Amino acid sequence: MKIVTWNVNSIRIRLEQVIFWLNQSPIDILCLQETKVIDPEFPRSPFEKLGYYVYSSGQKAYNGVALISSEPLKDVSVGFTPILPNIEPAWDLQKRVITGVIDSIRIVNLYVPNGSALGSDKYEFKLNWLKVLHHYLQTLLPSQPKICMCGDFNIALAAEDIYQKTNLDNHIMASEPERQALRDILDLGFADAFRKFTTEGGHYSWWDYRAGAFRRNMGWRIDHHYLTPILYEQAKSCIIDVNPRKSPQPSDHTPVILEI
Amino acid sequence: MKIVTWNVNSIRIRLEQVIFWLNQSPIDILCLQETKVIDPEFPRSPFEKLGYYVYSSGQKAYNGVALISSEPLKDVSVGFTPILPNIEPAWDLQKRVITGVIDSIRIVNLYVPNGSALGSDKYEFKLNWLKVLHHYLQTLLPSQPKICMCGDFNIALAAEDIYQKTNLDNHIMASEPERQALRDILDLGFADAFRKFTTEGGHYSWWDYRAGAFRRNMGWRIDHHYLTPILYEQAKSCIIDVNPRKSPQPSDHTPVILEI
DNA sequence: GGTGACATTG
DNA sequence: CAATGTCACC
Repeated sequence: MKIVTWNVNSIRIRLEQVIFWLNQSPIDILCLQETKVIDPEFPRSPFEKLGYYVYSSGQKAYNGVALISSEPLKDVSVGFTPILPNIEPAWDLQKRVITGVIDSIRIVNLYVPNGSALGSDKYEFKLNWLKVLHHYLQTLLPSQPKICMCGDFNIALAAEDIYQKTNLDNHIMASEPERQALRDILDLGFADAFRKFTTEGGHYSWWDYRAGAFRRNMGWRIDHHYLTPILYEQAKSCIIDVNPRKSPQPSDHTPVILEI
Repeated sequence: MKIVTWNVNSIRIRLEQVIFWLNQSPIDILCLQETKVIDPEFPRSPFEKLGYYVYSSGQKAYNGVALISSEPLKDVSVGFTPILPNIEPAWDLQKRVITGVIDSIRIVNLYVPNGSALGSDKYEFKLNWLKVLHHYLQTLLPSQPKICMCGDFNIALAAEDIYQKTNLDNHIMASEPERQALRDILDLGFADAFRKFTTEGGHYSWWDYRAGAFRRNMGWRIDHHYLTPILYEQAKSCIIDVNPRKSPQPSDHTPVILEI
């Protein structure tokens, strides 16, 4: 089974590229982030014509996640509140979480807040959001041993996940508090699928649109598949497909393909 | 000598098209309207590399006029106030007038206000602006027998300048008050260069972006060259080049070329 | 309705 | 640098 995560930065703008990519790369589940479209306007039919099932949780202009699946998903839910009914409903105003079950594997597709700049309100929101996510997974895990949590985490955990550059400690996506918040989540029992197969640095999933970052390979690995032990054992490969980033009007992220 | 008028609807967006057109159509003066850029940001060098001299009077986002000339122009001025020092300076807040002299011919390049809708404040502004223009030309004429006044007039004077459609009297660009205001100006001693050569209708310089107006040739002739008698006598041709309107990302106007 | 400029976000 | 919404204009 192939599970892909891809922050498309607007599904409407990227639709043709995503369909083209799907035609060349048949997969089982495609986890999209930053769809930037409300559900009634999600372009379902291009996927449905290829035989895929579409589940989306979107909003106007920002955020938005979707699951594109070769088979109908079970137990689909969006946001934190279906699993954490007692939390503040405001946590689900931004559409960043969608989950569903295929072959007894729970896919959790996430678009983790970017956090803007250290010390900003958005940074605080990111850290608190990660605490809610911790709680969410803690609640899921007892009944759900097979979880594939993937998406755009907006966090690079290790130095080798970032192109060489000094003074990254105070950089968003690399600061200690957000890394620790993510490590706390992984400590619930998740492991990084990509690092099962590839230990060296220089493999990235995101390159800033600015400053010719892609051309100079100034990238970050911030799109991840985190697996519970059974799935981690079963993982066969985890590959970053750099090609879509080379397209004329690319997303700033490129797909990451897990095979289990 | 070839004098061209072209409302480009943003010189930055249309730059490539305009340079391409100039390369195929060597001309003496290009009068641009709706440049939509302040003078320091006007893309001078692409024109200067082709040997042209650039004179611009622009503002942020709206309006803006420019003269592109194969020879240096004399006596360049922008706005009404250099000729009419006693008028309210507010008349020059919108950048709609630029003039310069080549071969003892005064080029007056105009972007007449559109007027929005009959009875609106913008309509009143258009009528009053035309009165100021009348005064401006009256002041210029005694010392300047050769005037080529051209640009986007946002007025079609005759039925044959507009595609067939009923009830145009109350339509902006065709209403009697604005037509009369323009006729009053022409009565100072100007004649329509285009109508020296072409009497039949169906020749247009502007097509609305909406409703497939260009495809259906639902156009208007609102971009004009008005000449004083000596120049009118000398006029050799006046041609509308429809081709640029067929480009992928066209201006809604197409260039009109006068040869004298 | 079809453009373009601009402000905001990432 | 590349998205979106909002606005103004035609």
